[in-house]
Amino acid sequence: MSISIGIVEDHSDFRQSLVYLISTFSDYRFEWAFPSVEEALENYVETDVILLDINLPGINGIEAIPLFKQKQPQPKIVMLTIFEDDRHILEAIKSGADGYILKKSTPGKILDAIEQVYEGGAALTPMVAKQVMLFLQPESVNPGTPETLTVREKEILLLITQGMINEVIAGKLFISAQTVRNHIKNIYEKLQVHSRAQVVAKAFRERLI
Amino acid sequence: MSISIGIVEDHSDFRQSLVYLISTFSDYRFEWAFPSVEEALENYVETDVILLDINLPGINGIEAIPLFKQKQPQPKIVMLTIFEDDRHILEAIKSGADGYILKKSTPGKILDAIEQVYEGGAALTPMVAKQVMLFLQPESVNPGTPETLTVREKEILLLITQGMINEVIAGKLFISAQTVRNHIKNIYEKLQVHSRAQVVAKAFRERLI
DNA sequence: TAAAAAATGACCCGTTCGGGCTATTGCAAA
DNA sequence: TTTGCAATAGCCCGAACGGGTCATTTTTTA
Repeated sequence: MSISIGIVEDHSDFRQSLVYLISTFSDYRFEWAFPSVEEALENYVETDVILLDINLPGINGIEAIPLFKQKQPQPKIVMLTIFEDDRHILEAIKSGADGYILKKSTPGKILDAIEQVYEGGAALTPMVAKQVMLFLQPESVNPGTPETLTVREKEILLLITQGMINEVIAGKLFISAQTVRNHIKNIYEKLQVHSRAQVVAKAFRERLI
Repeated sequence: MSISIGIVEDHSDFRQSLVYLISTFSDYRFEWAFPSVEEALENYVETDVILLDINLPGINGIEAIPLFKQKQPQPKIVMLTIFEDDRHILEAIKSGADGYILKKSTPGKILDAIEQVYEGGAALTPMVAKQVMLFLQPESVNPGTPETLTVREKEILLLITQGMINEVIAGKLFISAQTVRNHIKNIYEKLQVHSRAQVVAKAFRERLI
């Protein structure tokens, strides 16, 4: 059983290349190709995979994702793009794209991507995958030594994770707000952070509290 | 210039296969291989890439990531695993892994992965990439949030728990810092808090993130 | 006992945040 | 079709925080 494919790509040269590429192998079946989303939706035939350019005149590729998805329950969508651009990646993924590959990819990579999304996986170029992963990572996956906090510092850390402001902490501990600030500065230095939000997150993640 | 490689893998057969695979090609340079994280850290030599099994006796692969990162500024780390398991993927990525591939991958795929992470990209198997992307897709960001945060609000909440200041969040999301502030105000109202520290603590405690 | 670490306190200055407003756009539900 | 929510963006103001520097006292440890 071959994988049926639809294409939306406004550059006719590249569109023709894709059609040629797909038609060459019996594993794939070329169904249709249009230069715009509008024409594709009008003359739509269901396919297993849609190759979708991002920069298109009229409706762009990202806006098109939900439109195709409502025509057909689960078409697999592979975005084609020239740039590995941060914003488009996230928008496309959030809109439900299954793949994101560069136009300059080798023919082999493009066919790999089609197969991967058809089998239920995702297809990302390594640099795109990196950016997606960076988005999931905390700001600094820090290679710093885990310094040991003093008793007083832990005490103050606990009160910070309870959402108290310095003056309240000072009141609880019968010390001045300035001293609380000094302890907090030391905590920041040891944990290599620069804000309360960061210190609270770190406290939870590393079970310091 | 060849890519130097270290390996932590407890199954000696697979470990030997990897060593053999790497030694075969002049593009790669085998440096060391150990059956446990402990031994690897003791006899550590800097390498460009570390192949790290997830299921290891003693310290496991995910716990090992920060340990290796503090030995050496930026080693590229590729996780090896038998299962494409949801929880481990996210843990590994959040800990700073650069790749996540299956042991049953072909030798060619494994070498590809090494090269991709060495060049600054990420290496994910299609199914793993899919799960990472599903995590980014709004529907699955948080199935059980008791408070009804909108998709955008959850997205911003996540970035706050990563310690980012408003301007950075704005940059990540391609909106103005003012809009970020507005969303945060709404989050505060819904969660009934009055500071970042409180919202981060609540997010962790109630597993909103 | 001398040195080091911890706890306490203060000042200045600039940045960031939080609360209170208003406003426009787009989409979806009623 | 109107109503309402979500997302976008701006303004003002004061509170809170973060960084830098300095100083004194107590406790711990070498």
